[in-house]
Amino acid sequence: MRTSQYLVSTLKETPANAEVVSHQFMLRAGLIRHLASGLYTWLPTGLKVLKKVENIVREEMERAGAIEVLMPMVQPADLWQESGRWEDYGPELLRLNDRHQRPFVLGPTHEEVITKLISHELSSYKQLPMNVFQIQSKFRDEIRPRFGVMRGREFLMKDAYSFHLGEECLQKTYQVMFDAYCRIFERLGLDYRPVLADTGSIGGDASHEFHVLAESGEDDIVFSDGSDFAANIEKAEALAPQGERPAATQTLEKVSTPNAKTIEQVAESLNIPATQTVKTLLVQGIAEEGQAAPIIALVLRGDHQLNEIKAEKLPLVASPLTMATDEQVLAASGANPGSVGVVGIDIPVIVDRSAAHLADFVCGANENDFHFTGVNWDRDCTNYQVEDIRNVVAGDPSPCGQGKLEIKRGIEVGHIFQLGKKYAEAMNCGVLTESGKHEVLNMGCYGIGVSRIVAAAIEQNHDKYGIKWPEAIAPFQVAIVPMNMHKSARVQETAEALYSELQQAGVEVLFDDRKERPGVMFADHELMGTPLLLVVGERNLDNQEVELKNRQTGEKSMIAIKDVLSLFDK
RNA sequence: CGGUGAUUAGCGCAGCUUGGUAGCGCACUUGGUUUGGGUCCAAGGGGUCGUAGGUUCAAAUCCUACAUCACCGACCA
Repeated sequence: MRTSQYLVSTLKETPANAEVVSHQFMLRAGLIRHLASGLYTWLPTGLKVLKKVENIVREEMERAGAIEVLMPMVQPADLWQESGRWEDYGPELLRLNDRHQRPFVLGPTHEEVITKLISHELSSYKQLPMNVFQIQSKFRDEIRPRFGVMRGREFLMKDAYSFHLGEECLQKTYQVMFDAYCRIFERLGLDYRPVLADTGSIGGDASHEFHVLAESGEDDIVFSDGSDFAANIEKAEALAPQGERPAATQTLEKVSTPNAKTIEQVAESLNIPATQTVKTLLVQGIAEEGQAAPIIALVLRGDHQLNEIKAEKLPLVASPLTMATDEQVLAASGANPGSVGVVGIDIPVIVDRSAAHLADFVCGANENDFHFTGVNWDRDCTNYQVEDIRNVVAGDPSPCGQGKLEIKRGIEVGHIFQLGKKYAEAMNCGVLTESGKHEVLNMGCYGIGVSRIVAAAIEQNHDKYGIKWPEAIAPFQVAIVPMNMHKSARVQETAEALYSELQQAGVEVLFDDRKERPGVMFADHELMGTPLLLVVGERNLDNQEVELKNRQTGEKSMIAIKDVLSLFDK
């Protein structure tokens, strides 16, 4: 490719509303352009990268025995009514009508379509197991698109679905997919971790996420330093503190705490650590038929954070988790938020394991501007239930029993689920077994965010000058950068000869034949992250050499022109 | 959806307080100059100042509404 016949589209300045480096460099290097919130055009260079990622994913899926299909992005609403997700999926599902006012959705995922398809196409156990995948645009009407293609509304995803008789078979394919995912992320050249995950709205039993480690990641990943345990913080169990709860030594005392609403303020005004306080969060419970939702108290140690996923799985607590309104707090406790506590409150109380292990602690007095000190469980609050409802923090013991936990940020680029029979049952998808009985199939589903990987790769591979692509996904393998070609026939001839030689050898080469100054060219290629630069200049031609620059390492070396091709021997 | 902020040329911004015929840098075009790390000089092209309404002799500037975009919180590949 010659730059003169190509769209380079680099930007000197960083667009104002790009926050993370990957978004900034994707705009500056001319990979994408913004169209509307969460919607991007892929420019030629960006598309090359996207296709490379896509192909690696495709190759490894096929190697793992999955077969490719392509399903429509627009799907009839009745499929979604059949699975129950027309109601469950919420406003992220973009719904639209056709000219006959028939309702459709823009597919955010394809469990319904594939399950319908398989229920028609498969009729015998002999055809199982089957694993099909597609690489296709998805649309999710995200509440808040951000970070460029990292969280776009329309994005490219690889989604695979496997079908099985029995759980054992599903688990086997699940493991095959797990291994295939590891190979994919290794081939992409990314620093990644598989972690235990919550199954979320897709539902099902077992689940792993694959995260690319990066500071800008939106997820907290916890690791044990004493084993290979790794989990999304949503899923990581916080163990109960060791040993017996200390005995009560203080008496219950009401103290005035004017203007102390937050845990920090309370701890400071009473001169105690936050670990000696508890906070009482009031949330909506599950409403009985025709009645208002009851209010539930969730109690955490002052320094801990509520884990909403854990909380909304409790049978008493409404899902999605909804905080009580200020009026409900006042009605249920007799105080405003900031002064609510566990002593004498007449609603169900659910206490985190760590909070339940405290003695002589501080909590709100259910009276504005007052707190209790010297509070003790069973003596001052008798009716409560203990659960794990907090986020783990760094230093907590690992739930695997070995080591302590540390926390890092990750970008979720893959997610695999064992779905079980949820969709197969709803869509009546089954086959005849060996004994001639109809049996509903077990399903697995396996996603990879193809476009998100492009952004994640940049988050992990860049410097202040631009992108440093891993070789496997670089838009070009090498760029030829001639120095003042228009002034030197020798430079021009050499560059042209190199270009056609590399092209004929099938090397992906970008020939910078623009009449630009050297600095402009260097800056552009560093921004675009081409792994290798061949600098053709008058000064080395007497020796029949060109300069070779490596973008990853920054190394420069001389190479004989006749040896250039051997760089690309596979 | 709640909170915050923004919207002036392709990009980055100034101008608004105190109303008076829209500016800077980069990019673009032309000519010259320079040439191994974003040269320099000159001349040019490009803007219904987000939209609609209002106040006023006069609105980018003041007022009202709406729209769009981004950031912080809940969703997910």
